[in-house]
Order: sequence, then structure tokens, then C-alpha cells
Amino acid sequence: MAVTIKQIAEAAGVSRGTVDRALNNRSGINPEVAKRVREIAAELHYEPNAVAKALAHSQRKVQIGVLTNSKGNPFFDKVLRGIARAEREIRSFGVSLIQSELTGYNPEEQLAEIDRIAAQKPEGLVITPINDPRVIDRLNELAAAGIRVVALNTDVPGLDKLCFVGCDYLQSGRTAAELLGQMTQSELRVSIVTGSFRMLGHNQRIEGFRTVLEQDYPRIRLVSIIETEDDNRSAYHQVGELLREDPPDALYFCAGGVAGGLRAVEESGLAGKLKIITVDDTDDVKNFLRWKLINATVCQQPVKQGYESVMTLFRFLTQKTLPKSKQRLTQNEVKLRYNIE
Amino acid sequence: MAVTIKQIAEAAGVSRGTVDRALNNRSGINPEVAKRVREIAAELHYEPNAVAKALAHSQRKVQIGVLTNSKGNPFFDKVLRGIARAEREIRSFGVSLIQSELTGYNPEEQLAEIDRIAAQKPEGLVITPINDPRVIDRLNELAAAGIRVVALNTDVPGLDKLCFVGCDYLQSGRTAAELLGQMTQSELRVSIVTGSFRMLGHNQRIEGFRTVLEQDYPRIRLVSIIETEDDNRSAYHQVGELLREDPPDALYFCAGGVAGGLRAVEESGLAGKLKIITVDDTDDVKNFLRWKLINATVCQQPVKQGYESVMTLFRFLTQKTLPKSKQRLTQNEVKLRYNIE
DNA sequence: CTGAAAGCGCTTACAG
DNA sequence: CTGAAAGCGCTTACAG
Repeated sequence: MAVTIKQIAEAAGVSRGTVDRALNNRSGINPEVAKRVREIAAELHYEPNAVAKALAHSQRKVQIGVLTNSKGNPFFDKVLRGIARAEREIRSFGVSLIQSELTGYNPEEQLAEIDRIAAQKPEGLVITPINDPRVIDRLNELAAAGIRVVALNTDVPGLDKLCFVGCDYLQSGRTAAELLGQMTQSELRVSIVTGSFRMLGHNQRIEGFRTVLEQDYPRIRLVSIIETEDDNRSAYHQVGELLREDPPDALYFCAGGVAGGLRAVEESGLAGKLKIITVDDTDDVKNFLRWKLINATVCQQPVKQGYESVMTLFRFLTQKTLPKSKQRLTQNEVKLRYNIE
Repeated sequence: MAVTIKQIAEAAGVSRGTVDRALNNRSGINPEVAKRVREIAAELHYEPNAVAKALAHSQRKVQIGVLTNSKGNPFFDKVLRGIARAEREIRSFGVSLIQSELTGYNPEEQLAEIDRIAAQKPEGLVITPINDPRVIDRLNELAAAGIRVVALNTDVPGLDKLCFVGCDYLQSGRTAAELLGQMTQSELRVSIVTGSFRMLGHNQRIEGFRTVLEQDYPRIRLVSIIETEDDNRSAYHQVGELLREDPPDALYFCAGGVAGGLRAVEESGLAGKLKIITVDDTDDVKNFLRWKLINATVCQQPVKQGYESVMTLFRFLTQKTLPKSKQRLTQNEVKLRYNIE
């Protein structure tokens, strides 16, 4: 039978209210009494009952804002599923989400939406922040006002955040390089197809990829990097041009635009000859894996990212539990034809 | 503001007790009243508050037995960590574990331990069942007596279970074959090092491996299978002999004994020349990956297996939630040198 | 078959 | 600064 505040109250000869004040460092209590109560609690190995705490708290309604630049981006489907799962789990605890989705990466739009959500007075905000000084400043203002911020999937410099939940992009790039290295033996030329040079994560993937090539696979040479803005049309045209003019032996797609790029590959007649490594496992990528057009893809546990971003904030807001680290990194999972779900 | 039984009671003109009886299909209630209450609840979109339910239930103490053949098996470290995490989460709900570990796979010992646990009257049992008719019979007796059984990590035929939590062994084998196929180009001879031909999972891995070789990589020929009983000494001797007498080009370790087998590889002077695929990511395997002695390993989310086995039972016992499927399969995750944590 | 009341463990106004 | 009481939403003996 677990120890309760009632037993502590009896042992200390005080009321349950006083025990509550002592244990939760509330104000309006004689410091000596508080100390004694805490000692007794420790002796009895008191562990607060999270369920009871939750029920008592359920009067106080907690709101968490969730703002993602996810509209029209199939990668985010799974992230949103993780968020929905978290919402279901925390509903009973009196926590609700103020959720909103944006298309693309327009800083003005994100600023406006941040303000709209902030007006509803959430106690925390999960966001895929755009790397723009105005956005960062605005978020830091919120943080200063006590609204805790969790960066989801992408991080930006100088953000005052509770934590970042996303993948280890450097490791993602390293893993892609190792895959390519292990899948080939001879000299090789590879091109990278990236999303944007303004995206920290994309750049880190390139950096990790490059590092491992230099260290472990000097026979593989990085010959060019294409920037697509995650746009399939742009990827189609640029990859097509590359393959017509100076085709490499391998491609590393470290961001979106895979469907467009692969269309160009198919039309080039090089399908099956090029080694291709991608990221994530959107439906497009899965199909290309099945058709043996993509050799492997490095995924980042998107469901977990959505789930954990909300839950980290929830745990902090309702149980004052700080995340173990400022970086809550998900695993980089390699998927091949036979282990995609 | 969420709908509560109090509001349903008012709307139906009955007491909260009656609403509770109706909503939870308890006995001793006029069927017509029950029907009306349920209709009103549905109209109001009533969703029971899980936290309040849990607190009210916390009087009734629930015990879950957990019996694993895990002693001395490093693979299970992470499984046990998942179990511990589940225990922490469900403690507040009045659920406690009766946990016990066995060494090896002795049916008599497992039978005795099952009885010892059953004597403490748990409401459910998580177990790594041994494939022995007496064990299966005994577990089915428990199931008949209302103790729900969850098979963890290994499944056995004819078991009356709530579900199996473990990996898709066939897919694990297929993935290993694909890795080997993608990492090589020319004709190849491969040997499998298995644990036991009596283990369903090990056999399924072999089958999956074989199937993909035949379908997709006919240039790779399976030349022999070694059985080690998951024993490093045995693996060392048998792999050593194989490498001295008729060395293949690749090895697939589909069970334990990796450390022993790799020692033989190192002594053979073939290290680095043999392609080696393993399963799981015990510390041994991780080190061999770092040293480039193993090319890749196919893991099975052991923490999740431990966690989900307990949580599935917990959800069933406390919320009557049945698992979506009898097979709760974890992902087969490919790990290379650069994406091991 | 039904209702009123007490209880799960913790929190929170409200007196004093 | 402290205690008594009511409350969170659901469950459970106990009367009737």
C-alpha cells in the first residue's frame, strides 16, 4: 500500500493541506514545519500519486498551442498522428490543444498565427519555427512571458526553448553516407538534392554526409548539390538537367522533392543504375523502395516527434518534469524494401 | 468543458450510480433505464474520464505477473527497461508487477515459476513462453481461469493469449537478406548461424532470409546453417571450424552467439573480408559495428516490446481495451555504424 | 432495481 | 501560518 499525504499528515501532526504546501513548495507555510514534513515524506518514501494529482488539477484547464508548417507536406502526416495520440492521452488531464497548420514557410504568416494563438493564452507552444529573426524574437518574448516553447522537427538558433524534439540531422547524413559506402565498392560520383540552404537540418545532413565520405569513403566524391526548395517541380527540372548533362553514379535526397526527382530519374533511363538514398518514408518514397528505384531511406520517427513534443510540454506543465536534455533526438531508422511497414 | 456522468444523470433524471451501472454494463439495472441512459450519453458525446476512473479503481489492487527467461541474456536488458518504464507509469493506477527472471530455457523451471506466480493471483501474465506442451497447457489453464496471457518476444503455437508482442521474424530475415544483397554484387556463399531449430522466431528469420535470396538475389547461395543454442562457446568453435574448412563469403547471425562467432572470425584472419549481418544491438554487437567487423544489424525495438507487453495487459485489465491485433509487431530497425545510439 | 453517501489521493479557496 | 471542508469524476458498498 503506497504512502499518501494523509499518512504523512498524521505522522507529522499537521493537516493534509499543510503537507501539500510543504511538498509542493507553496507559499504561506512555516519553513520549519515545511522542512519537517519533507523529511517525514522522504523517510516514508512518499511518491505522489500522479493520477490523483491529475484529477485534482483537472479543474485548472491547460491549453497548449501547436503550430506546424505542415499543410500539403506529406511528411507531417505522421507527425500530426503523434500529436493526435498525445492529445487523446492528455485530454483526461484537462489539457487541450489549440492547433493550427500553415502552408509553406512564410515568416509573416507564422508571426500572425503565433499572435493569434498567443491571444488564447496557452501555457505552452509547440512549433516548427521558421529561421527568421522576427519569429525568434517573438517566440522569445512569449518565453519571457512564461509560455514554454518546444521546437518540433526543426530548430533555430537563439531560441529560448524547453527543448527541441526532432532527429539528429548530422547522424542522419552520416548514416546515408555509410549506406552508400557499404552498397558500393568502386570509385563513385554523388550529387546531393537538398531542400534549402536556409534550413539548419538540411545543412547538417549534408555536413554529416560529407564528413563520412571524407573519413571512410574517399573513393566517393561529392560533385554537386542541387537546391529544390522542397518543390517537386523544381526537383524534376534540376535533377533532369543534371542527369542529361553530367550524370553522377548516386543521388542523396536529404529533404523533400523526391517524387519530382525520381520522375526525372525514370525519364533519364538511368533508373536502377543510380544508387539512390533518401530521407523519410512518405508514400512516394515507400513506393519507390518497392519498385527498387530507391535503395534505402533514412527515417526519423515522425510519429514519435509529434507525440513527444506535446508530451514533453504536458509533463512540464502538469508535473514540472523537465526534459532530460534540451535535445530530444529521435532515432535515424534505415528502411529498405523489406522493412517498410 | 467535458461531459460528466453527473450531467448525464441530471439529463436522465437518475442518480450517478445508475448512470455508472448503465454505462459499464453492470448488473442490477432496469434494461430500459440502461438503454435510455446510454442513448443520452451518446447524444451528449460522453467520453469517460480515464483519470477519474483510474483513481476510483485504485482501491482494487491489480497484479500482473512478468516471467522472462532473461537472466544472463544481454538482449533482455532493454526489454526489462521497457517493463520498468511501464511499471512506473501504471503504479499510480494501483497496478503492481510480480516479476521473476529465469536462466536458460528449462520447461520444468518455467512451469514451477508459473505456478509460484499464479499462487499470488495476478490478473494477467506476461511471459516469454517456452515451446513445450506442458508449458502451453499450463498457460491455457490459467487463461481458462481468467488470467490473461501476453507472449513476449517469442510466441508458441496453440497458446490462448491476449496477444503476442515481438518482432516480425520473417521480415527480420528478409531485411537481413536484402542488406546482404544490396551490399554485394557478385556471386556469394553465405552461412547462417542460428540459435535453435526449436525456436519459432529463429526459424522464421531463416525462412525470410532464404525467400528473399531466392526471389531477389539468386547469385547468393545459402551453403550451411550452424546451430549454437545461443551459446558463445559453441558459436566460437563451430564458426571457427567452418572458416577453417570451407569459409563462406558472408555470415548471417540470426540469434545469439555473436560474440563467440566474431572471435572466431577475428582469429581466422577473414575479418573485414566477410560480410556479416546480425540481429539486435547488444553492447557486443555495437562494438563490432564500430570496429567495422559487422556490416549491419537488424534490431527489434526491445524497449518497446517490454513496455508494450505490460501496457497491453494493463489497458485490457483496467480499461477493457483489447489490442487491435493478436500480433503486436515491433519494427525491424536496421542499424549501421553511424546510427547506433 | 435505485439512490445517497463515502471513498480514491491530491488541491484549493475560505476561515481563522 | 494552519486547518476543515469541498471538490476533481468515477465507483462501490449499503440501504431501501
